[in-house]
Amino acid sequence: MKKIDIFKKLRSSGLRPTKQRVEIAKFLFEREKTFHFTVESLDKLLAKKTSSRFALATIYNTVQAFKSAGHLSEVEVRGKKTYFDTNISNHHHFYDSENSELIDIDANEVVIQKLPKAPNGKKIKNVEVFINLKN
Amino acid sequence: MKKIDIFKKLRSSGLRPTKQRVEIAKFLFEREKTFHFTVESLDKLLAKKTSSRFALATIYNTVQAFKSAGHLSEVEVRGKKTYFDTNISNHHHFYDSENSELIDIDANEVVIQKLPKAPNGKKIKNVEVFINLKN
DNA sequence: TTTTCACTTTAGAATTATTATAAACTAGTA
DNA sequence: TACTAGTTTATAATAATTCTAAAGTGAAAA
Repeated sequence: MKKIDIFKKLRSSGLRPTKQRVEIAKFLFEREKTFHFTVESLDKLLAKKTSSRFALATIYNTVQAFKSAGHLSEVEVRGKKTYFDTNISNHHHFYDSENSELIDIDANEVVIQKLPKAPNGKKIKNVEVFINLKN
Repeated sequence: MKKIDIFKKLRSSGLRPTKQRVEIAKFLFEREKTFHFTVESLDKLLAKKTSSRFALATIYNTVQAFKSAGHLSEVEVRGKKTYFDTNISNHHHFYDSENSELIDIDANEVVIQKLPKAPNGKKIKNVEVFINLKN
């Protein structure tokens, strides 16, 4: 994804393309494969990769802004930290608790034959399949 | 579940049946339906129901002990708090984010037709289906 | 029984992840 | 160029959970 696209992406989601947002967006979205991270891991990676330094609060703000704009999704993982995913399509996850690693599963790799109906007055928003791994 | 059974349950899991463990166990397990809670909600409920008072740390300890002994399971819920479930059988969940409510889904209410195979060297421990609800 | 001691409980301090605050800064426009 | 609303920053505040160390207790042994 080129610089101009990052700008468009931010603009079109109502996010002013500040220096920090652009740098973080480039780091997150200019890559081939999708990417899982926590704020903490992102902070460390950014520290290595880029020359500029970011306040932790900025990383929190920026990640939340990207999430609200639909550029990131949040993944359901047991534990204290919040995991994010640059893969925003409907998909599922393996979780390897050995090394706290998330692995994407394409939506069409999982076929559900039977599902209960939602409780009265409620509708199903989405279905997440989470496969815990062991060795 | 009678008092004697609670004692057995604790003993057989290597948990010394102390006053606190027995009271909490009675509250959690001597009921018809299974039950979801967080440490915070459990603390409030215990405050209402029982005369004795428990240190928060004791509730954390006790719940963790029950979990390690397999008497409670932990539920995958996005957010800060940890949810527990007295239903330890293999099952799934609806989650209603409106009121942070978890609803159990019996294992046989969900049939999965196709599942990816685990990454190299790994095995599938279990599959959790999480259905997010909306109004 | 009484003694003993490892396991528990407790209150409060410490830690961890995250959010709030308020002052300094900056992008975009007038 | 100057203004303004939105942003970044460092730091404080909060929330959930874990740690600590002292006091208490279950149950095995004497």
